Amino acid sequence: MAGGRVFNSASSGGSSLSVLFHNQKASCASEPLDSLFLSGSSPSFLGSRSMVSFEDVRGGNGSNRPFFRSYDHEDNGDDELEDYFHQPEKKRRLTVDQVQFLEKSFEVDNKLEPERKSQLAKDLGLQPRQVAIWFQNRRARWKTKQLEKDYEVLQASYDSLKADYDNLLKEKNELKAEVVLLTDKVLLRDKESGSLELSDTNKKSQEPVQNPAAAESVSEGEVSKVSIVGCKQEEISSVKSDIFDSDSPHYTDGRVHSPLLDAGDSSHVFEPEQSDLSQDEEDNLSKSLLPPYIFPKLEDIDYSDPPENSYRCKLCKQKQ
DNA sequence: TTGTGTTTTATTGCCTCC
DNA sequence: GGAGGCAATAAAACACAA
Repeated sequence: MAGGRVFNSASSGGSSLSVLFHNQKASCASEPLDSLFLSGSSPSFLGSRSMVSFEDVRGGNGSNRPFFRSYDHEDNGDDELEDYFHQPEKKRRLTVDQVQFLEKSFEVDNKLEPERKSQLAKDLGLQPRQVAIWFQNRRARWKTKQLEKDYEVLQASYDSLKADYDNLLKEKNELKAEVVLLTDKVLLRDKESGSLELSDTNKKSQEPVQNPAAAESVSEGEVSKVSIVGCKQEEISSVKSDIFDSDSPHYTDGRVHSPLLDAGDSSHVFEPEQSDLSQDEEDNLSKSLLPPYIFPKLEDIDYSDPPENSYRCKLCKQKQ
């Protein structure tokens, strides 16, 4: 016995139906609940019959029960009914009307004060304990459903955030690919212009001074180093400024910051994908790819005249 | 009819509040 | 310490496919 609680579900005073129905009619107060008692003069509910001795119950007007459930074998004659009532300790389900009554009461308030409990018990012809148990189980079911709802909401929120995150990741990868591509292009161009310069030098040097060995002594790497300093800085700056476009996600403190994510509940559901390289490593990589390039200060960039070949990716353009 | 999964009713043990 | 709530669980009732 838990907590000194007394479970006397099988006894409870052996109340008779006549008393129960008398109480029910006298005390049924609430209007919606009244509507459940509109079956002519007959009582709506079976009365106290769960886990009680049915000898007492049947001694009253037990043969006159219009609200027996269908499973009560109402068509099967007296013998089965007799057997049924000689199973005193079996679980009995509440009738549909009883459940409806309880449901309506639960809608009003899912907590059960002692007065309401005894009132409901009287109205329904149940033990107060049964009413309490029903409410308890009903609260448990409600809680389960509520959890399911909460889960669905969270799931939807997660899906939405995940979609945003995936888009940003895709965008980031595309930008990365563009950086690599553009870097290659620039290097290639520089290389070509360097060799042109070299051939010009060769021509000039060949004419007045016949010294091909001097020209050959300049290695390719040196050409690149020399020429790259003179590379068109505005082109590079446009690349760089476009790469770090304000709409694009960017890193500042090691996290992805984007208008999309920052606008909403920034609980940082997603940690930024751990890049193959750390931010420092990525910076170093950029430096190694564009080593001697001198990027202009942001204030020196003229944004009024964007480069013809915008390096902005399609995603960025779509966002605008 | 029977096996199996689900729902409903009830019990138990623990916890909190007064 | 009693009353009542809750979680976990048992077990009966029920639904349903094979």
